Amino acid sequence: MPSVSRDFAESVYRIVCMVPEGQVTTYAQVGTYLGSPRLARPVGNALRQLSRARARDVPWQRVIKSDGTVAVRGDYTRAPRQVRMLRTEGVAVDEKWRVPLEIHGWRGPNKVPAVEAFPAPPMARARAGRRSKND
DNA sequence: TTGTTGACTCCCG
DNA sequence: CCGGGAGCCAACA
Repeated sequence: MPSVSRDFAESVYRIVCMVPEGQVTTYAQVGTYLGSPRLARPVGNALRQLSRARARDVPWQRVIKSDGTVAVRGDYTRAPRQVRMLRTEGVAVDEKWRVPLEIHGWRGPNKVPAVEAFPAPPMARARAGRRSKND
């Protein structure tokens, strides 16, 4: 049962809380703010650990995959709900659960004072999970 | 220490 | 555009 430390989870929630309504970010982007886009998996695990109570304060639905689609792996009940929630906040989600990041992608905590606490640039997605099979 | 697992991401065919 | 596979990370058994 994979999990992440409470500390890590809290830092994830802190960043996710900065994403404004009507916009979305990606697991890799959140990971980037925490140090590396390769933290995408742990970021997902942190959100998975969100307690029901805590979920009321953390806009978890605004975090989607780097390819612009809503994550569904392993949970076919959360995803549909996430899509509904996003649409409710004005995010365009098509029938294939794809969101146009060019339009709704979060540009980063640009107007948040604490922005200086996060070194990595917004869309600076350094390659993650790369490396070819026969490299 | 090794193996597993998961709200991930990339590369390739 | 669509799978299939292989890296990657952290936490646990």
